[in-house]
Amino acid sequence: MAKKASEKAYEILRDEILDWTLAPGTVLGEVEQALRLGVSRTPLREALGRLTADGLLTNDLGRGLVVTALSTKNVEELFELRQALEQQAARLAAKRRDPELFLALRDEFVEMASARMLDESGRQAYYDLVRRFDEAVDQSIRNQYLLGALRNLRIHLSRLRRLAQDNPFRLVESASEHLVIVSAIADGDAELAAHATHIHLYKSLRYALSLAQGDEGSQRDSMQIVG
Amino acid sequence: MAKKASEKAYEILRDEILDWTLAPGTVLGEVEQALRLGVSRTPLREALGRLTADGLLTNDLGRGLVVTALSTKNVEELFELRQALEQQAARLAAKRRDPELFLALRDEFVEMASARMLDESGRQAYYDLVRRFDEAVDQSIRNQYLLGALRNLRIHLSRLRRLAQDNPFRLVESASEHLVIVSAIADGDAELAAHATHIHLYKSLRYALSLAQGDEGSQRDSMQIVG
DNA sequence: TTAGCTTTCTATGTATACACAGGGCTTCAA
DNA sequence: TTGAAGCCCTGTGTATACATAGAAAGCTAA
Repeated sequence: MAKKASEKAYEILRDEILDWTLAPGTVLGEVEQALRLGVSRTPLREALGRLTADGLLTNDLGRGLVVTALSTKNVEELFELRQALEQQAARLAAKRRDPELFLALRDEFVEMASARMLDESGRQAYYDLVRRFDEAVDQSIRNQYLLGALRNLRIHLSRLRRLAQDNPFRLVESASEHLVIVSAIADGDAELAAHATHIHLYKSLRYALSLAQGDEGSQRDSMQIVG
Repeated sequence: MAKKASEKAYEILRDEILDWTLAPGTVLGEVEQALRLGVSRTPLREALGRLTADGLLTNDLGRGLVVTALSTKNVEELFELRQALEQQAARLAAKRRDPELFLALRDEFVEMASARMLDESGRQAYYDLVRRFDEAVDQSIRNQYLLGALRNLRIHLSRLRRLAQDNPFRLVESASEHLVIVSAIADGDAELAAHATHIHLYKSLRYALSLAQGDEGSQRDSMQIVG
């Protein structure tokens, strides 16, 4: 048995919001969703409460709980927070890292920086590597508050995946940017790690916004690509 | 009418945790607290859920919901996050501020930097000024995500007030540090504002830790001063 | 006396019933 | 036909009853 109905409801709703099954602006009624997910209102309310705390729902007084939008402006704001958090994370990771761990990751990024991302399996390998790099940073910073802020940030960032489109050129570029970061952390160079992170995020944002720009014609009131 | 019982329960419990009425390590049972606060378990559970999301409670599996500790290590971690968030906030505020607003605040900090903090009313006036300065920054950054992270951070910081002890010398010093920050924001100098914030937080942390140090004898398992 | 099993108790998790408020729709009258 | 008033309906907020799991204590047997 999946222990808790509230947990199940939370995960389903969160995933549906993150993959745009529940589009921004969708109103979530309690009875309606409780019925749909097969749980009673009590655990569902807990799930809705957590999603609201996460910032995925907002309490538009009068309309009920609404899935939050992700406009271009939201993305820019998100990256302003991301710059602050990830630069600090890079600094702390550089100070407190296990050198072996990051040297191993560096070697993997060296491999990746070649043109291996032209096929699906290469891209999957890259995404997996980035995920393991993020986990290594998370472990290294040894700061529960920063870690919590990063986790919450990533919830919102994962809504952007819809936009990513797996452009191989961008991924190769991204790999070489990561290589600078991971090397700096391995070397214990906190300021280099922070600045390399700055660059990487700057370029990521430029890329994301260029996609959103090209997609303006098919927008409704958000960056959603299709509909 | 105080509309919602859950809101009332949340505010009472939050305030009790922040002013150390509920000490770190205290276990909060649902029935027990529902009885004490005169609400039923349903709204109380919502309050406990929010407090857990805030990081004021933790789910120590097996013991139930426990008020989180605030050790010296926690304070250092908190300030590492604070550095990241407030430096970014200072940068953005400098870019987007209403100059008039911050010039007016600067004049008030000039007044304060003299030795007016020797009596209680002077200190209250200073705390009020800092609060208005924080609000001005919050308004100026125009970033909901950063603002949310700052608000959550401040919940934890306010637990440190217990330590503050209103040292007039530190307050005068703090006022002159704020003066640099507010001037930089008024001038639109983002990097100066960030660096001045860095200095201010560095000194604040040093001061807080020196107090905690001096208090080590009366510690239990946290920085609580009395008991 | 001690170890292991069973029982019970207390806690959380869940379901559901009731309360109440706000909005929309219908109806009646001018 | 239109405006206003009242009623109903839908949704959230709250209370409470029931289910269940984990821990602690007691009982029995060796």
